[in-house]
Amino acid sequence: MSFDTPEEARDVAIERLEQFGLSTYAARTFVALAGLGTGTAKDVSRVADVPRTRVYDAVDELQSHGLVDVQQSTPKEFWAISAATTGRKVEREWQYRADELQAALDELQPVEQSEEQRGVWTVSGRKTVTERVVEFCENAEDRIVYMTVEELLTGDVVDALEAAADRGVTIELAGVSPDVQERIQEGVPSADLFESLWMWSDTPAGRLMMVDGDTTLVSVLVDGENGQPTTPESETAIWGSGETNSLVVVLRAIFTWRLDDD
Amino acid sequence: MSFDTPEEARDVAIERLEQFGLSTYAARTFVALAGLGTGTAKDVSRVADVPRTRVYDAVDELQSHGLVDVQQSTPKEFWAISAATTGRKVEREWQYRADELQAALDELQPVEQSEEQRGVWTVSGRKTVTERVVEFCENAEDRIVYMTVEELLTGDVVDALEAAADRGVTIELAGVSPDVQERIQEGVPSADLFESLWMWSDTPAGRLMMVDGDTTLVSVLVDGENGQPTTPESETAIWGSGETNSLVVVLRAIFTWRLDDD
DNA sequence: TGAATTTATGATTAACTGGGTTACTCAACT
DNA sequence: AGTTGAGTAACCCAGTTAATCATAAATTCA
Repeated sequence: MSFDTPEEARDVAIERLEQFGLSTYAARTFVALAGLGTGTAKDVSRVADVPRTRVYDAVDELQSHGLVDVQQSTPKEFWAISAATTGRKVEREWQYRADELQAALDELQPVEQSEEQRGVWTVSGRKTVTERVVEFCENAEDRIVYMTVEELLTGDVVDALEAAADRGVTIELAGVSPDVQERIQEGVPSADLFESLWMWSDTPAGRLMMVDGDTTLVSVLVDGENGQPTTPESETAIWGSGETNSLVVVLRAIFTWRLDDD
Repeated sequence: MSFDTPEEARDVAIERLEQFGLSTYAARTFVALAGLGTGTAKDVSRVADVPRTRVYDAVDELQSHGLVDVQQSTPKEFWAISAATTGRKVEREWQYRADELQAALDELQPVEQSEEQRGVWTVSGRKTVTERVVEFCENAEDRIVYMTVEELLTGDVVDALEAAADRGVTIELAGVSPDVQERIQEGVPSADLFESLWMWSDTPAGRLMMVDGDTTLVSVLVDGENGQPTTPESETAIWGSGETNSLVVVLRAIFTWRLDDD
């Protein structure tokens, strides 16, 4: 990780500190002190673009987080803890918060984790869709059928498929291009490859997956309605789960020739 | 980690999600959905205390973070990703932010990391003081002299001392009570123990440390001016660094009998 | 088919946090 | 004493966001 200019590093640091929960004055003050090592209110005010009279508030805030020590003299001088210490501190705090969030949500999670029978859910954004695909792979118990275009076959997906294969899940894959097939063969040797079922290449196709015959996901690469070029964010998917789920029923019908084939 | 009541878990989850960057409506909506699994705007509004008409905005926000999927029907139905997935997602995001912050601060860190010669810095709060102590231990190269009262001898400190000892740093320790000495002996076998130098027990003493003869820290347990009971947060310390630092000079004079003693 | 109810979206208002400024006190130095 | 600079505190203003209201779409039921 690196930054083009010192200004960029400065801005990123300020933004992250604000996300940590600091006021913008406090964030700017800390970054200024991090650069200076130590400094007075006047020094900070000059380089941090913080009104001098508010530097004291900002330092109070930083002090309460243990990020700055002060020298009781006139003028007061302020000292920022090192970058390494700050990083460790923030990382630990965030780790703690994440753990606590996880625990709290676990507590609240409804008992009945029954598969939804009805409903077709929509997801948009390539990253989000990939997350769903990976999640379904993780929950697969028997068989995954997966078709994809090349540009959507990222490492995440291959890894998830591989992990499923290792658990004994049957993987059946189809890709549009020989390239894709090759890459899959590499990542998931045990996968059973088959050719695409129908004209797939000239559609704005994305992926198509069926898990254990009761969960399915279909995605397309949409360009909006105005025909702008495909952006990484333009994938939209729908998915459904449950033996009698309508999307599942339809997709299973389409796949039947293949699923009953062995 | 666990929670006394479901309400507490709910509140904690909401708070953490807000810290993650969500609006309070979005946070409340997500927590409601996490409990429900799926639900309509009306459902959410009932259990989440969010105006029904605002649920849609909240869901938009959540959707953009990939935390919920929606069912395009009337009424719309919303589905929250699982607690486990949420936890992983948030954790990964925060980890990333922490790394980036660290990198940015490293970039900004001043070249001259010269030891400060003048200045006596103050730190307050037991946790913060402990951090300073640990930091000094980590930077120690030759010798650490450390005195402490029992209640401040936490695992962090013992670990840091042990790590320093393993690096070949000479450790000289003094505690007020036999108990403390015993525990130190356990944790840091190579430490050289000696008795307290002067009347220490009847003062509001905290800790006293000298590192490599050029960095020193003294703390006391203050009860405020009103005589309220000692809280965990009531420790105040001062520290200084540099051969000619005034605090160092004074403390070194006091310690001389011991430091020159071998 | 049409009235009534429910749902969704947009516009509007209110409250509050927080950034920015100003005024004032205290201390030191001229 | 007057001046300058440091530190403290109070105030004001604006942007954000929570909350309300109004309107349009749609579904239900008569």
